[in-house]
Amino acid sequence: MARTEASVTDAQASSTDFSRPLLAWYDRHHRHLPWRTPPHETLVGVLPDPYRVWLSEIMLQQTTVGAVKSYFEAFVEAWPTVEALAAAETDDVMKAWAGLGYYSRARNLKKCAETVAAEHGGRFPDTEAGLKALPGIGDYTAAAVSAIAFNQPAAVVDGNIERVITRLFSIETPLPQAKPEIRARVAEALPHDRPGDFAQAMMDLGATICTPRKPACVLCPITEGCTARREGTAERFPVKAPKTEKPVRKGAAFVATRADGAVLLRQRLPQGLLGGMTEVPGSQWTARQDGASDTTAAPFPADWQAAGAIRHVFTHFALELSVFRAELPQNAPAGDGWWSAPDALPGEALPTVMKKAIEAAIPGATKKRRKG
DNA sequence: AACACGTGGCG
DNA sequence: TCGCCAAGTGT
Repeated sequence: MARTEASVTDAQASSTDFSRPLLAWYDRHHRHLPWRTPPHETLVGVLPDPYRVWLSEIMLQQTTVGAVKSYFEAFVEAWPTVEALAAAETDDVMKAWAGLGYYSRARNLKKCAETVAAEHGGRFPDTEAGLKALPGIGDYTAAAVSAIAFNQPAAVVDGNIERVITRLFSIETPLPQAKPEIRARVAEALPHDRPGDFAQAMMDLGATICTPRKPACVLCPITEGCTARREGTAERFPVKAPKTEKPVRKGAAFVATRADGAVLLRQRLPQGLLGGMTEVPGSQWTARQDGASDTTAAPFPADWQAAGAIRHVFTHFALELSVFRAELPQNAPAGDGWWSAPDALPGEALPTVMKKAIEAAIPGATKKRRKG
């Protein structure tokens, strides 16, 4: 049950309990999201579908709400339940995930669905420990699903909440060392009657008010007791260790086409960068300066014509790819790969870097066309 | 404990 | 144009 009047009043006077004004703000200003149950429903005990909460949390890892929405809708349309996802073809899941990035998330998503369906009777565990034992679910997601889908008193800490807390308490310790202290601050502020709404309120605050740059402190519901607001130093937090410079790697990509417009594709190895995704044949990606006119890595001899270059930035390196194109006979063999017809190409499990390479050689080839 | 792991938007 | 950054996890 909720706290007594007296304890709420006492808590609000303390800089360490900001949960009541935060929740009051959330009740009025929460974002409307496809996977979310609004506070007027959670307040009467209506909780969101754990499958949808879990799916959204996996998609939202290091990914913006705007990027996730259309993927989320497509996934729940194709696979409305965890059992449906468990029964899906992994290749179809990778195709549906293509473009979202961090592809190990999709592989683990599928494994997790299979485990929940086979070993948990299709129901997600409601505890942090039970959830964290599943593939692709770490500290954050275990706490978030437990709190949001099951209203368990879990201390949820994501990037938004790290920012809010380090500002509230002017925590000078750099991330990730500050993580334990942040977790402790969240745990002591956690309102046990509304843990799910509290987590989502903190994230909404971080996403819309307590933003990385130009925080809107004048609109913030918890400025009372915020030390960074008092000092005018909010934008300094969180303190982070300096990041290392990104190396540049170079390589070549080969877009082979047939007379009917089909493009030669192949599958990458299941592990590592872009693991299990689809690609056009290419060279290794190395730091070497050559490659601009180097077709020695071509999958077979052909009249390879330079078709431009593309640049793509990954998390820990930048890539410059020289793109070559050649027309092959209609009966040319596909080797380890396959010929993808023009109407199939947009639906392939092509990561963005590969779509860029193909677009450089054949403009428009990977774009989904509306049927007319 | 570091490092690998994608992508698109924003100032 | 370019660096920063977004609801992190696995190894």
